[in-house]
Amino acid sequence: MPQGRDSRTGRHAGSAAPPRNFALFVEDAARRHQDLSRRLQQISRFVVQNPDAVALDTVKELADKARVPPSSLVRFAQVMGYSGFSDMQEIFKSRMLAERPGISAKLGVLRRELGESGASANAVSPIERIALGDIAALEHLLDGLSLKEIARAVALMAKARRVWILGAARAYPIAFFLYNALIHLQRDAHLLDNAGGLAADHARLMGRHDAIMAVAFPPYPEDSVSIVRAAAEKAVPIIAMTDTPLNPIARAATVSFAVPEAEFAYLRSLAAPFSLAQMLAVSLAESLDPGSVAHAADGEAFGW
Amino acid sequence: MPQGRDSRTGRHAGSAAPPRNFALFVEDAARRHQDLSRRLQQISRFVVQNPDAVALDTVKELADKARVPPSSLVRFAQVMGYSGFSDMQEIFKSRMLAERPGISAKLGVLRRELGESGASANAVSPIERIALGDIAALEHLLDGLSLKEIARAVALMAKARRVWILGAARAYPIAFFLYNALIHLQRDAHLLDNAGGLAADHARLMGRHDAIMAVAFPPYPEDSVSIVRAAAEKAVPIIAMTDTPLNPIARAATVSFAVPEAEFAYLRSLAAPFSLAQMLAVSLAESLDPGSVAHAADGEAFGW
DNA sequence: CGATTTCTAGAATTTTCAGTTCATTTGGGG
DNA sequence: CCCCAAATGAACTGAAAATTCTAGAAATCG
Repeated sequence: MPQGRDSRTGRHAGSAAPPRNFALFVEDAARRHQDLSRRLQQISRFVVQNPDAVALDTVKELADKARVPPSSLVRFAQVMGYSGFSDMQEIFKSRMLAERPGISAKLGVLRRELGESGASANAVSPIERIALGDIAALEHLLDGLSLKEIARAVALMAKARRVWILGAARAYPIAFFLYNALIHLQRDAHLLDNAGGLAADHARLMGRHDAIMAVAFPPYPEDSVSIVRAAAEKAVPIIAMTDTPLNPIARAATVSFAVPEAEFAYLRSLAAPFSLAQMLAVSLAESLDPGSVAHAADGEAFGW
Repeated sequence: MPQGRDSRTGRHAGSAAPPRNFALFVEDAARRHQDLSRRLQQISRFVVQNPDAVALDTVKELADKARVPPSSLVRFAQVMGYSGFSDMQEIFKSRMLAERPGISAKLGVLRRELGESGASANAVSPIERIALGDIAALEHLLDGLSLKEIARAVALMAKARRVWILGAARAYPIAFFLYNALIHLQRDAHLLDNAGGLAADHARLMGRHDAIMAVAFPPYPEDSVSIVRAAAEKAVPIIAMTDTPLNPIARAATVSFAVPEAEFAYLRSLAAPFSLAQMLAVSLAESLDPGSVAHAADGEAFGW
């Protein structure tokens, strides 16, 4: 039945009956993704990731959001086997009606249960509780956020000749992320990852025109603490990201961020620290090259 | 303009600013219900009771459902103070995106406002938007979460003789985190970090009694893709964590997770992927040693 | 019960939109 | 490096939608 790219029609389209519900659509899109042209792949991704917008917007509005010409959206729908955009849009509308009670119900329930006590705990799996805890942590982060502190940290990093990044164990993923971001921003960044056991030696190169970004969570690794101490003695500006303002690293810092932990997690989560790291990276990008952030609209800001 | 028939009539025509969100609309409609004509009361009731339909349908479709002529719907919108049906429809569209509990509501509204005019942009800083985006992504993750998929992934990792972890560039922090977690759980884990350019060589050691956990985000690194392909050929079970189900890695996987991106972030965030990684780690811990998670109450579950 | 006002439905008009066309660009193969 | 085929997006077109207009129906009041 799938006469594929067949012959007489000249159409390479999805000939057979197009998917009639969202789940099937995604499946179909996945299956055919690599056969699509560059542009159509971009559209495919956008459409799968923004189903709500597809349901509600007109072709033109959607095209603007996706940064593609309207005609390409129509072409995409046709290639997927629909008679046109409106035809495809139907399944997105159905989805909105059908899949709606999702988030609200679940989240509401979770919130209430956690607010009360562990009594009804079995209604919520430990797994779901992780996401919930992370959400709480992020809301907390948002609450206590000081744009001024971020601006100070960014200024230090922008001004510094070199930026050293320190973060071991649990903090290492954050450190690596920041390092990566700085490198993409063409900053002279150095990751003190202790490869070959040389972190302390490398750290000796720090000077007062540099800056060091220190990320640490309990138990604060001894190495990290001593490197921060050394930096303090040399008057190197220190930006700290830790869990509380009370630890040796935060107290030595020029600017310090205390990232709230996920309150109900029995296991500390890195989601909130990551969000903060992201903020620093974006702010720095904007500071170094105003407008760059606003223009990099489709997630490829740093090319990764 | 002909504002109604006359100012002195004391007519109610909606002249003043019409309600700009659904709750206010309902309030306004209730307050003025008695003053409306028979037909308009009918429409008012219908509209309040079928807000989803109002958001998605055209005037004509809606008119058919409500058993009224299209022009009456337009008249209703105008009497309520809107410039026309489309204008009124806007608040119903916003509602579909916004009227959900939690912070994502804020984001939904925000998104629409920004889509219309860049004017109100200064209300929320780009920085705060990152946190909001991450929260939305986590809610989305929670919503689409399949405990069954997680269980399958965990089973594969628990059963595997060795677990290989693959993740480059943007995905590296996640890979490292998982590696760290597995090591702490005493699993025989190997991080394919391409140190010394040996990842591909190391990957040759994979066998069908192992499992590979592949993390990748666009642009999917060529190395990662080819290692996953190799794994697929050798029938090594593959667990994939990517952004959509549309990429080569997800398609080759035995179990695949699509982590929603922060929808309108101009820079993709790792908060949600991290949360998922955390879930996998915790589930695996629980699976290997039932009870361990529940007891490790204060965040030191893995001693880090 | 007739005169006057208000409301309604559908026809007429204007506006917006989806879909098509075609000149131009892009990228791949020789 | 050039050429050709495929893909793309700007401009266009026809269609459908939204809105306005108007004749007449219904309600209201003297």
